[in-house]
Order: sequence, then C-alpha cells, then structure tokens
Amino acid sequence: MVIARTQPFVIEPMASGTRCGLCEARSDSLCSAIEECDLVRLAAIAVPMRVEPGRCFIEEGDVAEHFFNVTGGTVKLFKLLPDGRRQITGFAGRGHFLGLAVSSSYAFSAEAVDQVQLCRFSRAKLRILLDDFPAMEKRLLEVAASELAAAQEQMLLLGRKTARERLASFLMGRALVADGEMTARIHLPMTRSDIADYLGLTIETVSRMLSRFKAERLIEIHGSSDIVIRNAAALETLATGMT
Amino acid sequence: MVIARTQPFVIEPMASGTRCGLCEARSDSLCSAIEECDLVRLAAIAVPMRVEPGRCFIEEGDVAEHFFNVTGGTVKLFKLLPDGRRQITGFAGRGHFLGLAVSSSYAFSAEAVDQVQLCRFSRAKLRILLDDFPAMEKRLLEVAASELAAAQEQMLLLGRKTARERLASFLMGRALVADGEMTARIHLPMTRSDIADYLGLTIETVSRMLSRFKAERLIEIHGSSDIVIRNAAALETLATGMT
DNA sequence: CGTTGTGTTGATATTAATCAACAAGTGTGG
DNA sequence: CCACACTTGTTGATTAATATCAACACAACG
Repeated sequence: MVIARTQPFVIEPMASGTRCGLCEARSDSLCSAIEECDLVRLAAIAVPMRVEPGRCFIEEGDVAEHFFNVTGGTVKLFKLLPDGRRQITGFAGRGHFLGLAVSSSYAFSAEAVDQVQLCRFSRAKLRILLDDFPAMEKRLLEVAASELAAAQEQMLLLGRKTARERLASFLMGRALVADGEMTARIHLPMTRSDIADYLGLTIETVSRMLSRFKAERLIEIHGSSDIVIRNAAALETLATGMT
Repeated sequence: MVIARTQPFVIEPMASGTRCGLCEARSDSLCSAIEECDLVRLAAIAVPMRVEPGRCFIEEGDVAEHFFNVTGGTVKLFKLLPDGRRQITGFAGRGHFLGLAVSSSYAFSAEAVDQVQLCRFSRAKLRILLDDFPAMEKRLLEVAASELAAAQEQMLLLGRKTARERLASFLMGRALVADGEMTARIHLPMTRSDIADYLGLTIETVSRMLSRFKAERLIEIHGSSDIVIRNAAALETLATGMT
C-alpha cells in the first residue's frame, strides 16, 4: 500500500476477485446495464484508486478526461469564485458518478471528505465501450436526469428557503437511505464549513441552527459529527417549507 | 387556428414541408444525431403545439409522460413551496428540451413566458425510437450534462453571489448567443417577478439593481424589457465575482 | 376613465453575516 | 507528561445586505 506524496491519489492494483468499480456501486447505478455488457472489457479500463481526506483529485481547469465512480467514502464537489467564496454543489457517496456534467467551458473541483475509494475510467475508452452497449448509455442518461432533478431541488433550497429550512432539508436528506427509507442516526463526515458552503450559509449560522434544533428536542448531537433525529415529522415539515 | 379554452395548449396540424420539431431546433441540439435517423418516424411521433403566454403546460404532480422540444418563444421552469415561494430553475428558449430531469418522485412546473411553440413527444414512443438510434441517446446525454453544468453554475450564483453579482450574471447570460458570441441588445420577455424568482431575490431588489446599473452607465433601459449593455467588461467582472 | 398589472423608489424591519471571544480536541516537540 | 500551537466548533454582540411595507407612476384594457 503506497501513500501518494506528489499525486493527490493512489492507483492500486485491482484486488483479485474484484470485477470492476462500477459493479461495486449501489443497486440503482450502472449495474443492471452492465450485466449485459462485457465485464472483462469494463474491468480492463477501470482503474481503482484511493484518495486521502482533504486531497483534491479534480481541479478547476483540469481537462476532463476521466470519469469516476465512487465506491467508498464521501466526495465533495464544488465551484469557487476568484475571492475564495465556495459553493459545494453536492456530496457524492458510494455509487455516485463524477464527471457527467462536463461540458467544454465548465469547471469544478472534487475533494475527498474522508478516505475515498473510486474507479477511474478514461472517457475515450469508456466511449468506445458505450458504443457497443447502448443500455449503459441509457443508464447514464437516467443518472444524469436524476442528478439534474436533485440540482433543481437544491436551487429551490438556495434561492427560497430560510436558514432553518435549509438545515432541516439537509438533515432529512442525509437521513434518507436506499429505497427511500429513513434512518434516525446520521453521520456527517464533512465539517461545518462544508455544510455551510453546501447550504449557502456561514458556519456560525449552521452551528446556531443545529444548537437550536437540539434545544427544541428535534435532534441529539453526539460529538459534532453524529446526529440522531428525534422528531422527523417536525423536521420534514420544516424542510418542505411548511414553516 | 384554434385557441384552447379548456386545455393549456393548442395542438396544431404539422405544416406541410416541416420535417419535425426537433429539426427546427438550434444547431447544438439533436439535429446532428437526427440526420442519421429515420426522419419520417420522428415526424410521426412529434406533436407540434402552441402555448399562450401565462399558460402552464406542465404542472407539479403531472405524470411525466411527455418530453418537449421548444421551437419558439420562452418557457419558465419552476418549483414551488407550499406557501407560494417560487424558484425558477431556468428559462428555456428555442432548441431547449423539457423533461430530461424526470425521476420518479420529482415535481416541477412549466409555463409559457410569451407565445411558445414546441414539439411534444410521447416518452414511450420516443424510447422505442431511441432504441434504434443510439446516436440520439448519446446526444441527449450531452444535453443533460450541459444542463447539469448550468444548474451547478446557478447554485454558485444562488448560494454565494451578491444581488449585484446575480443581476450582472443574469444580464451577461442573456447577452450570450450561439457560439459564445455576445450581443449588446437584450430582450427580456419575462417580468421582474420572474427574474427575481430566478435569481433568488425580490422584485424590488431586481429593480433597484437595474436602476443602479443604469445610473452607473453599465446599461441602458428601454421600456423595462429591452436593455442595451454599455459596459460589458465591467458587468463581466461583476458577474464572475471579481467585485 | 376607472381598474388592474407591472415597475420604480423610499422608509423601515429582519435575517443572516460579520466580528469577536472562547472551548474542546488534536498533534507536536520539549 | 505537559505546554503549545492549531483546527474546529460554539456562542454572543453588532452590522449590513436584502426583504418587507408603502406610495406612486405608467401602460394596457375593458
């Protein structure tokens, strides 16, 4: 196991028995499409990587020649203004794809929140593969469409929700696990600063709102990165703007 | 020519000589992909429509069984909160597609800003067609990716830009025509209320900022819906956050 | 010619940002 | 082991940007 010193990520040999990064993704990912496709060919172009917390592996201005599939950990995607103001456009976890939204004059950055595992694909090679397997292309379109829907929901949050509503939305979003089910225990691998930049707020406002939720018995806070939802109904009401 | 009274839109017989709605779209649309495809089959499923200003033709909660291609006019896409707060997620003009971002539990509305022409496609029928023409599917993925990039840019605006920067970004975005070229004359078919809901501001703030730009000789205002950019460089500096 | 919708401008209020202090946790080196 | 710096998070006091409230101008329209 080699820790990269000059590069932001580590390229590891694929463990024997691993089929490919895409196949480790969650159930609503490319998997079903891949069943029909040549797994050997896919595995041949998938490069498994590991990225340490805080390392940036996509930087604004990079030529976007790679496509990523997150197989573990959490990645933050963000855009910057020249004076350092930052907007985190999303957090990507296991099963998420990075690099769908690449158009010619478009720039964003990606940084590991905690230790991240992902599979890297050369766009050129993936394109060749996609030509033979239109079902995979179709699946990518579905993924892009659902990302777009999420982006529009976030625009509603950023443009029209209050700080209180934003925090409630964030927590309820985090509580949502696969199949639309909810869990009461939330782990927040990102810092308050990340949350603030995701919600278009300051760290102080994030901290204050969480304290207020705690005082109102809507949540419990355990050590700043673990939260238990105590009143999901009230939070949901807040999150949907029925203040 | 029939004006709809009970329906929000008019379905018109396709004019002779018209190939199909998709083919009337601007150059960066589906057109190139369609060249390879059976135009007769595409025309057979395209339903040309006309929508009068203010008419809503996609409503939250609608089952999303149609896909649209705007061939003329301007459409506003928006999401609502229960108490009426509104976020306009985008304006779609000639060549834009509506309905890419449809996932199961996702709701948005679309309303004509001015008189709008569009082609309606049944999703089911389009899917069958796409199966035979993977190039079209590929093109749709590109479109979705560039929409996603635009959405993320808008998140940066909503989350981190000042009112002044938002207005500058809006104007510069409107000044951008095909091929990345700029025009000094901008027509704004939407109301101040629409602009405010697009930028996450109030109508008063929008009005004040435009007046200020005018006072600063950055723009000229002619009759509230036509603007001439007098200092594009200054506006661009503002828009990119180099306040 | 009043009515209505849209836009502008001014006065005031309010939310969230900024400025500031401090607490808790982490890692370092003496 | 402890002093120290450093990062992260919390809370309080104050400020500032933008929203809200209000008045009015203007055009379109019946």
